[in-house]
Amino acid sequence: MIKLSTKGRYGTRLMLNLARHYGNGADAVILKRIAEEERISIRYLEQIIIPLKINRLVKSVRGAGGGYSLARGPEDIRLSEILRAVEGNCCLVECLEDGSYCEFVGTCPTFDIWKGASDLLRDYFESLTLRDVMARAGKKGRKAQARAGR
Amino acid sequence: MIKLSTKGRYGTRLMLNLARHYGNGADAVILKRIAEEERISIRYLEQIIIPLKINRLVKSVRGAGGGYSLARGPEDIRLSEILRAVEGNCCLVECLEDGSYCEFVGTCPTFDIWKGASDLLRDYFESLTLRDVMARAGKKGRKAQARAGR
DNA sequence: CGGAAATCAACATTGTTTTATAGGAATTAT
DNA sequence: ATAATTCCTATAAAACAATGTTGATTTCCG
Repeated sequence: MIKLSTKGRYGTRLMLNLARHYGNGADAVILKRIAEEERISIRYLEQIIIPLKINRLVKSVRGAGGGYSLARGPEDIRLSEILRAVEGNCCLVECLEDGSYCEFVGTCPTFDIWKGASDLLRDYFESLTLRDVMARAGKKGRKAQARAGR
Repeated sequence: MIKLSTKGRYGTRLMLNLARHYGNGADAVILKRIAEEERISIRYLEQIIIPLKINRLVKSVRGAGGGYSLARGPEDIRLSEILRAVEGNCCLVECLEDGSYCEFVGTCPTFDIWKGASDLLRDYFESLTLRDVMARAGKKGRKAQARAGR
């Protein structure tokens, strides 16, 4: 119905992967490893991580022994920040942020509708931090194990 | 952040246009007129209206004096139906409906997140009928007139 | 009745954006 | 020096958006 781009999805998984390794002393993770764990092309991840770096959500260390790590704690990074970084400033539809995009802005009967949907999504992703997502995944993992153990 | 395709947007405007002409006796509207009013290429509208017809949201009458009209009253057509028709059965992400799409389904920590967002949108668009949207637009139009009148 | 006009219908083509891959340059630890 | 890694640029492939061309069906009007 409405598509979340691969950049948004992969970017989120990338950050979540970094979050899992956060705080382990030497916590820089090399992209190659993330690519293998998440089964995503490393070349594509390289492109996706650029805006994450620019927006100061990750830090990088170059050269041998280098890698990437979260710039802040997982409890302090919201999904909305990640999505905004990798997908640019765009909303559900262009006209929401670029008034010149369409001549009908101001009278368009659908404008408010898309805005409502866009706000819903923004609030939702604003309300979730990487830690929240990890906590959910933890519960899910345990449930899956319990099921498998029967 | 997340993109609503042009098919979804144009399809909705198309249906809304038909809704405005609904019930005027001979209420078949020709596509050329909608294309002009909405400033959308008629060729493109022709492609978009096909799935709307297949899903019985609009009726068509061929030949001279023909055109398109809503298959039901505006109060009985929900935005979710329109979007589903023109965009196919897709959700926010593929894996929500196609389990074979990704090997991590079942353990993926982001799955629940996308599903949550997808459900939010579905409920939102499910709750709005064409009549609702027209009613909103009516209020907005009057407000704009009031502002212009001062 | 018959043809012209209006309109929907179907298929092909082009352009743009997204997604993904490729090669190599710059940097750093050992 | 060498190997491991990030960083930068180019390009190929796929999906999406839009346009163009022709054909089929129905109505209108003489």
